[in-house]
Amino acid sequence: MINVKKMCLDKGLRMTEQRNVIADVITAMSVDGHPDVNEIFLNANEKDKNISIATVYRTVKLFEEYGVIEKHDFKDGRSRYEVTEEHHHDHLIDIETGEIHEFTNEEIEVIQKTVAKELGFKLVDHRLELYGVKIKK
Amino acid sequence: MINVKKMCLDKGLRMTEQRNVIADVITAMSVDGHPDVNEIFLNANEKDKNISIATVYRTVKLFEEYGVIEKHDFKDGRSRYEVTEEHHHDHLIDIETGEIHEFTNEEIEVIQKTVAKELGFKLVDHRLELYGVKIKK
DNA sequence: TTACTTGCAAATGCTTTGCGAGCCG
DNA sequence: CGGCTCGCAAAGCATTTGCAAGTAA
Repeated sequence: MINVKKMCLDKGLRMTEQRNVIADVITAMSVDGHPDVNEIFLNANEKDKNISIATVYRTVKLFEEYGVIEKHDFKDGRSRYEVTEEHHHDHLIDIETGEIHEFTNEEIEVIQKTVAKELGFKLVDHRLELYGVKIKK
Repeated sequence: MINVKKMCLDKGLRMTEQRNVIADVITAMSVDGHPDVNEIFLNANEKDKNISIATVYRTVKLFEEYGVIEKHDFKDGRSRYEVTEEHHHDHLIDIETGEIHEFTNEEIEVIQKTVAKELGFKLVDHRLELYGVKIKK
């Protein structure tokens, strides 16, 4: 099971009280979501009034640099985070509710590499987001 | 040939002196690039000292709403624009130079629709960006 | 004429940072 | 102890907006 605190320790990160709280909050919120900084701050600050939003910003940046979490900039203007998983996946965003669904498609991954190569590039990163509306029936 | 000013007239947009200048600047810059607001402003202001950056912001937003240009938020933090073309395409960004290349891949388009459908969604928009480094040989 | 536009400067919203105080190892 | 962290408030950046004056149709 995913545990941000444990991942941080494994990476040798110095864990302060604030970082522990923030790690736990991200772990909990990631079960079913892609929280933004403010959402993380609200939850963390509730557990520990001593946590400022500046620290949340500094901490998610740190966690990201250490590969513990990943940052996504969807079209809603703020950055959202999720715990790094073993397997890569992309996202489909419900434009009416903001709900984020994950999916993987090996076929697309392969084509992307091919496309890049044909243009004379080595693929180092990519961004694939689908935006849709729920089909009612 | 692409001409933003003409596209605006076709859409029935009221064309002021500023909008004409900005339209021309975008037309010229789009030949080989994806300019951001500041770049557009610099060029427009050179032609007409009376153009403020606020007007450029308001104008690109207007042009975008009318479907004349398209906005892209690549990973460099500011919005970039390009003239709307008949056929959709995606982008590959050289992470070392910032150069932007365009490509189309019908196969990926089809798979995206399929993926969305499988998740119970109708695809209304998508974002596909490849980030790579030039292959040296 | 008259609603739409503009320049300017102030205001946003998200994110970063300088600084002195505090904490982890 | 000594460097890494923190909270706070101020600063940054790209972008938006209120307002009074100007302009296209």
